[in-house]
Amino acid sequence: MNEESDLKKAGLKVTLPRLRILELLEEEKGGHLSAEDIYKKLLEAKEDVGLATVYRVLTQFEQAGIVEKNNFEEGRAVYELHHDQHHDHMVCIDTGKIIEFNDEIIERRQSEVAAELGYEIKDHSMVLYVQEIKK
Amino acid sequence: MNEESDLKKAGLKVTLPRLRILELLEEEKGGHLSAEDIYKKLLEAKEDVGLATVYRVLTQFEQAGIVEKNNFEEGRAVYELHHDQHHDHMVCIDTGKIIEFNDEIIERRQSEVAAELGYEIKDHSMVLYVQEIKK
DNA sequence: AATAATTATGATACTCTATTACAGTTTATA
DNA sequence: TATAAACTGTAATAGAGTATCATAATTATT
Repeated sequence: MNEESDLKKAGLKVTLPRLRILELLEEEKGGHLSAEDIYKKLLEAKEDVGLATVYRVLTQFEQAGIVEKNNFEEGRAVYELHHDQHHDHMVCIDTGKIIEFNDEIIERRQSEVAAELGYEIKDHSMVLYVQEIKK
Repeated sequence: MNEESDLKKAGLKVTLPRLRILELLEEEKGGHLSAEDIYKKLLEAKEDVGLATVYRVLTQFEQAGIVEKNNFEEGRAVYELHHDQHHDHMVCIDTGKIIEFNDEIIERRQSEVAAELGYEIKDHSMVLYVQEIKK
């Protein structure tokens, strides 16, 4: 029932595809799934959805603040359930692992730098491509 | 002659398309051009190049460190001549203007954050989407 | 300077992600 | 339960970028 009210709050009709996609994102909490990933998982679960619907719903979810979209230059976007806390990402170039982090010093400094140049930040994207330190 | 030696140093044969693209990037210093932009400009200048060549050459230039590629989530990459100094970008969401900046505090802190988690940074991308402050 | 060997080129076809059009279906509201 | 509005799946389409291939240009070798 909770998912239903999330959808209604967002002004979206409660439909099967939307419920299934939302459920799936909740099961995969912490994961970063592409539209294609989600589509395949739904097909595996014998759900009859179209890929276009997956894209449409994800876009609507993003606009409603239900999910966050990220482009980790792999040529396709990945989606994760929205957290309350803002965070940025580190991507391990060896394993593909995605680590979320948040650093107050960086955040504050970003605003300061923008302000010094006469701008205010509306959004930002920061991705660190990293490698594990071996000892 | 200078462009020729740049190409040779990179292990690339000196060809007309490569020279023209390199010249164009130098003329547009500070600009951020997409492959399509470059292609159109070359056609306007009556140069007989193929779009595939533009893409190929830009990829080679990137690998050789001659240009830098950026994806400012507009769905297509833009290229600029490589600077000696590392920098990040601010994009004005109203005007599309791209401002380059570099901040030591942020850079240092990024490394620290990665190190705290057992990683070292190999690359990073940071784009601030900003709006001009009106007074 | 001529030729051979290598590499690059333009045109085209193709791949891949994502969006759009449209006719049929489902949901919300009375 | 009838109706308007919103939603859906299918398929066509768009746009960025890559692969293929026969031809052409560059560099190395004579």
